Amino acid sequence: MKQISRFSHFGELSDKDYFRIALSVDCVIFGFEEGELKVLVIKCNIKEYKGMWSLLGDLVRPDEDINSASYRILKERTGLDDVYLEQVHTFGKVNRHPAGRVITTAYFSLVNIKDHQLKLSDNELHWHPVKEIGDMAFDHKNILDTCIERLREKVEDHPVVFNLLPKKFSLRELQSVYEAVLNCELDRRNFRKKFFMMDWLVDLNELEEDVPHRPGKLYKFNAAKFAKKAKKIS
Amino acid sequence: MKQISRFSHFGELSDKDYFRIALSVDCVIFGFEEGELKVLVIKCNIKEYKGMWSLLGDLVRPDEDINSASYRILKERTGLDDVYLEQVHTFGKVNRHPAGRVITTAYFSLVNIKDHQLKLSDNELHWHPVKEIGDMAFDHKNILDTCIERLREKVEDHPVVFNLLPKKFSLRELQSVYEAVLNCELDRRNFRKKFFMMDWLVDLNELEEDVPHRPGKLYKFNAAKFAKKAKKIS
DNA sequence: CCAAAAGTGTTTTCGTTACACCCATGC
DNA sequence: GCATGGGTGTAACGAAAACACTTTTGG
Repeated sequence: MKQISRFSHFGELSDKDYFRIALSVDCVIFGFEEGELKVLVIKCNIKEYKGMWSLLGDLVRPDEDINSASYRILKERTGLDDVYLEQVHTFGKVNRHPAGRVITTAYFSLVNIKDHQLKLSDNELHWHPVKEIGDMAFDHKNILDTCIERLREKVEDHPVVFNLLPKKFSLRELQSVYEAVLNCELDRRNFRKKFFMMDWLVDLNELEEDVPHRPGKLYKFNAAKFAKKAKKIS
Repeated sequence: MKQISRFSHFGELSDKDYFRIALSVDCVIFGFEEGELKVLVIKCNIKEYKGMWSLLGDLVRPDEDINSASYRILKERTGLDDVYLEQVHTFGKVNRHPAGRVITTAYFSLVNIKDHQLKLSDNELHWHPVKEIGDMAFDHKNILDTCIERLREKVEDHPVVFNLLPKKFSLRELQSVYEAVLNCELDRRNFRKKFFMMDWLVDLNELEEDVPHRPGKLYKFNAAKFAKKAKKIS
């Protein structure tokens, strides 16, 4: 690493004092299951927060972009590498981590739970309903809340919830994801109207199977149409 | 600093390798002058970007919150400590800084240019029109663009532009700030209607002075009213 | 009296909300 | 045939956009 003496504008600290901070990335990985929004958490094993839930994170390596670090964590934990991921906020309180000065950048991610197998055996990885999560280790509850809020803002005008669903889905499933994310009930007729107007969906001319009632049509998300539309606005 | 060995889940790196990253804060300080949105920049003096404009930033100290670091920078550069400041994004590309691995968290701030005196003499601090800024040092143009975009989203439903104006202002000035920030023209009648409806303003029963035309009424921002309203919604 | 900006209302348009009935399928 | 959710249309409302003339002051 090169000299960095030009940083120390204010004199009191030597350069190496500035390199006493570690940077981590924490991923809030959202999934959708049984009509609920869930988040992937793991039992914390450091003594100060023993047994509490914590987010999935790791230190950023010296030769690694922070964005790459967040993809790495996702890949390591879920096996997925083609996922939606968005940086949300950086948390930098001095004492947020008992092991030292660690600043963390939070990302949220949206995955389809059924797309992958967790390595549930070798650690206590767990999909936890967002509504029922209480205290968490470190400042992770705060991070989670910040990410949920950001997710809610995001889904209002960006087609991201599709990442929580399988490739083919019914309108009922789609609405149910929105209701879980926004924590509210939506009018079925208005919901359908809105989505057809948006032109984000492609009718697959297929029907649901194995449902104990009239099967609904299946759709997929039309990324191409959305890209065209987004362009138009700007 | 305590032991941090519990971080190294993946074995290849020793703990001290993780503390090879420095963290900085960069402030995009916006002001409003002569009908234009301006940003406070300084001539860069590191050799790779000699003479180019850069944002105001500094390394975060080991015992300093990142939010405190951003307030410190503002205070040092503008003398102001009661300002609007908001974290925007963290930029973490490996080679973004030629002097080493430096990850930076960007903040934007809104100040009233006339509220303070820059120390313009002892360095090349400068209010630059946002529209006319070209290349900048490091990835600072990218950071600036990201912050402008965030600012535009923010002003759409939060009363933050008041921070760019003096305590007392006319509706014409207020509209002019919005037009500068959003880079568009607004209809005067609809603009007035909207603001009176919002109930963010207090009529001071005073008039502009020294204007070569009919003087407009002066208003101030009513923070109390806004707080009450924001509460109501939630 | 002329220039320049302040101040003021109404109409139209469009997107959002609210709301109720028939239809297709599984059992 | 009945239970369950699928599928559809319309009216009311409210927010935003478009738009022009009169008033006040300084010079």
